[in-house]
Amino acid sequence: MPSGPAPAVPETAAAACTHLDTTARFFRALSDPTRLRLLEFILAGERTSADCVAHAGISQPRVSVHLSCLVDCGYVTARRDGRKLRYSADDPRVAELVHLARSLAADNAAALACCRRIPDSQT
Amino acid sequence: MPSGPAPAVPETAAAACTHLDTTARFFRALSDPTRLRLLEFILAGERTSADCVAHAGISQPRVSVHLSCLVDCGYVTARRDGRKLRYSADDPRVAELVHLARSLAADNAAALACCRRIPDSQT
DNA sequence: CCATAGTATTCGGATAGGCGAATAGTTCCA
DNA sequence: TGGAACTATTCGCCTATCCGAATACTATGG
Repeated sequence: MPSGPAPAVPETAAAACTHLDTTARFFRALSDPTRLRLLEFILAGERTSADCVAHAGISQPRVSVHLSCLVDCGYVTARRDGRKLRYSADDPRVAELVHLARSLAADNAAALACCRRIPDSQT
Repeated sequence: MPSGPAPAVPETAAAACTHLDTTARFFRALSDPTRLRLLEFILAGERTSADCVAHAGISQPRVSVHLSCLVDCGYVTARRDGRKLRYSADDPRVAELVHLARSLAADNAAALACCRRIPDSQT
């Protein structure tokens, strides 16, 4: 959809940028404790929204948003069953990703005061 | 280092919370395109800060903060060489994590408009 | 068809964290 | 030891995005 024929110096940088933005956004989905909690919950077995609401400890609307996010990012899939939606995480790569991250995070839990350089500005 | 003897109802919930918070914070480090860019750059080979500054396209102070974050989170290690610091990412799990995420993100790049529900409030 | 269970969206407020600019602090070579 | 090369911190501003509450939408069962 850009204008004109293939430019000589096309999306090289743009493509890299897009790839980075996409992957960063992908990681961002797991950078929130609530979403991570939901994903791990769903990884352990198919869950309904009600299950997730009970597990997450926040309101249904909030859970809905988080689940939508996980679906959009491809972490989980939604399946309608009667009037309920059931969520599952079938792609083995997702489980592996989470497992890997937990392993690495555990090894560095101590040092994971990461980015703690910032938060004394408000106080 | 906590005070007093082990409490009877200790970190059970806190531990779960901590695990999620830790892992989420771990993911958070990669949820920024600049840091992800730097990490992939370093994954490709040992780099100096100057290399990173040139590659990232932002100021040295900003790069310094991002690199510190990556170090704190355990993604990369810093080694002093003369007056320079050299950064490398040696843990194979890090490469695997990034590879996995890129693979998954690529598969869902289309749907990864994820969380796009939010940003029209300000505009 | 209608009522209801279930799901999604909007709104207002609060906070985390990114950026540039300026500056402070370190480490080595001459 | 002094100065240059490197690296890290502080400050002010701004956007993204989290939350709770209220509300709107939708699909299903009767």
